Amino acid sequence: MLSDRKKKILCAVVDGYIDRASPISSKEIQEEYLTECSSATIRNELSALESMGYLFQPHVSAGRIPSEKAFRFYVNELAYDSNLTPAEAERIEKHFSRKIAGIEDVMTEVTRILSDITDYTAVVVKEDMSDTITAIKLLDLSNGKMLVVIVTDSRVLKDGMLDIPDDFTPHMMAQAERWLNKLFIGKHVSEFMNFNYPFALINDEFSQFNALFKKIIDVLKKQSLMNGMDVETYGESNILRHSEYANAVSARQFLAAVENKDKIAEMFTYDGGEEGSVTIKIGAPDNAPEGCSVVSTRVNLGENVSGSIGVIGPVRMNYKKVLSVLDKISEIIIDLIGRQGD
Amino acid sequence: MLSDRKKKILCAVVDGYIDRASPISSKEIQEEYLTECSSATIRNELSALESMGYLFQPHVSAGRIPSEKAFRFYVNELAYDSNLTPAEAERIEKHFSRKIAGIEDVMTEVTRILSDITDYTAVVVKEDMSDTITAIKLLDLSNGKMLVVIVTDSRVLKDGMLDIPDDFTPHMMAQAERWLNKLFIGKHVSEFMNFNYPFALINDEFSQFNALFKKIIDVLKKQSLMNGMDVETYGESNILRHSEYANAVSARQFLAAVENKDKIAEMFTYDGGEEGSVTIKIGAPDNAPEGCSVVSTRVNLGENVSGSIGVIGPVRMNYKKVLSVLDKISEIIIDLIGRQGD
DNA sequence: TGTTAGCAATCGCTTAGTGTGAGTGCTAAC
DNA sequence: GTTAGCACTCACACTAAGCGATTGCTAACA
Repeated sequence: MLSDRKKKILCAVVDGYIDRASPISSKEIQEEYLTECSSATIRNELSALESMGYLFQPHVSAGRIPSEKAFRFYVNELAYDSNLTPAEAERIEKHFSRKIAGIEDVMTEVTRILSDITDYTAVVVKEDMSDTITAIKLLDLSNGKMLVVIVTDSRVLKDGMLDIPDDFTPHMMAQAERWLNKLFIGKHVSEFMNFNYPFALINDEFSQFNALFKKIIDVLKKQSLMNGMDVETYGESNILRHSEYANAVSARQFLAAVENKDKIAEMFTYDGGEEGSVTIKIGAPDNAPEGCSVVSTRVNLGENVSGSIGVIGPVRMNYKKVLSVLDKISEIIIDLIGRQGD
Repeated sequence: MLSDRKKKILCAVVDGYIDRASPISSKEIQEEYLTECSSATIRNELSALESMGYLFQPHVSAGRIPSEKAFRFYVNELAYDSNLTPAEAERIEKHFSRKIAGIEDVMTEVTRILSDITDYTAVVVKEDMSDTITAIKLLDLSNGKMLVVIVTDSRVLKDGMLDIPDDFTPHMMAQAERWLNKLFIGKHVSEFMNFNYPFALINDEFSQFNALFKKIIDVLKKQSLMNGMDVETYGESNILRHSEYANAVSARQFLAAVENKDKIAEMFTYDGGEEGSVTIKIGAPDNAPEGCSVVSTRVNLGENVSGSIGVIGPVRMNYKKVLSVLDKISEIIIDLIGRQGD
């Protein structure tokens, strides 16, 4: 357990380092954070904190840089205290007052404002929790094609098209529809994936269009596959604003990693947190690029749709600001989603 | 008009500069491209080319760097001559032999292989040329909601959902559907945008559900709006591989520009070229980021769907390779689209 | 007239050397 | 436990020198 003074000094180092991106000296700490004791005292404390693994020196005549352990300590100590300027708060509000046209739009707008205000790369992940199938509709498009529509309790999945065989009557189509509904209503969309054509289930009357039935199942499978998580990112270029990633090699590493949406989804969703819970992962979490931190919060994006919003950036991230912005945006999203029900 | 030797020397400078990214000296040219005359002669020619605006020197004791004018000349002289290695050709073919699941998939796969093989940022733009409306369907989802489906001659537009008012009978819905079809069949999807509720058209019988009708039109408007151009990019991080953009400022400028999909679409589509035509724009075309070139070719992505595929990268781009890769990929796309009709 | 060898001149780049200043750790006194 | 004082370290900025690459020019030559 650290003494109060050690805590204070440690947080001062982290704060200063986040602010100035350069090693923090005993003198700086004394002048800005701890005028009541001398720099020599602080040097003693710094030395102790270094041997505890919280700090390190790039070279002997430099100040201290916080380790990842120090950052973890820092964010745990961080009392929540919004430090948004009124101008920033207003900018965020204004951004959302313009248009609210469905969840997709909200997602996009969140990434825009989040990355613009924080200067990090913003991420929004949308997850459909429990889409149970309410109905499957086959719709004759009267041009030789049929539309397969899956209706779920939360929304309609995208359509899929199929050619209708010539010898197919409306009556047969209605029967196919009944069969599909019998098989799948009440089940989760993911069950298409495990469905293995139990043709024994289908009575002889239908054997003639087994092939078509199989095609329909294929369409359904594809639909439910495409129905994975939705990931949107924005502000990738912001990484180059931060000195840690101002060189080509690490910037490329970062950008290439962020291009992989599956990885991003993994980084931003693993944590069984409930709505409003904030997760801070420091230092290459879940095979994220080297030296990265991820700050995310879970939000409710509508009935049965949950999501994560957050940023990914260097470990030397302005956590206070990011937390304040996320808090503000979450608040607005809750308001927007609530209002959408009207 | 340039003499043959001047042409040869100019192309040698451009070739060498593309290869080595450093100023090209008279000696290099003599040794690699023009052994039949002395470096002094080449120096005289270089001096002439410089005063003609094709070349410049970063400083007096350096070789020559081609200007954008030189690059334009170079690509015009470029005789098409595929210089793909067999290994590269095979890699491209293999990439597409795996899965072909619709145009979206093709688009994504094209960006992947194109950026991987060229080391530039790949772009695919899909444009729906003339989607005329074949039918509009209203589908009762039997949960108090209806699905509005627009069927066009090339495909089905995404669905839109609406609540059905309580006092709405199936009969009324069928009549609404008939009205919609009467109004819009044969027209282009964009016409929803200009449609201004000419309620005079609708006879008294329908006045009772004007509100719903208006809602449906709103859904249709939104659909056709969303039906703009589809832009996919990949390999943004590749820009950092090239020395021109290895510094944070210009890399960020580039990345921020590429994030703007509308701008990208503009860069890759303006040019009334027909299928197979290749466009090379050198040096910040259409407010692209400074010092950029865009190479694109138009492809047919199915009936009434055309598109552009290409790359965006530094002016010092390996045009020969890019052209070869684009040619190869176009060939494969033609094959894939053709086969899809089966 | 076009080509070429020779040569002085230019100038970026690398290397080495030097000085400065920031910051520490240690010691000894309080 | 705290602090002033001081020697020590070392990154960084600056300067100077030398090297090497490359050119333009001149004069000779085909």
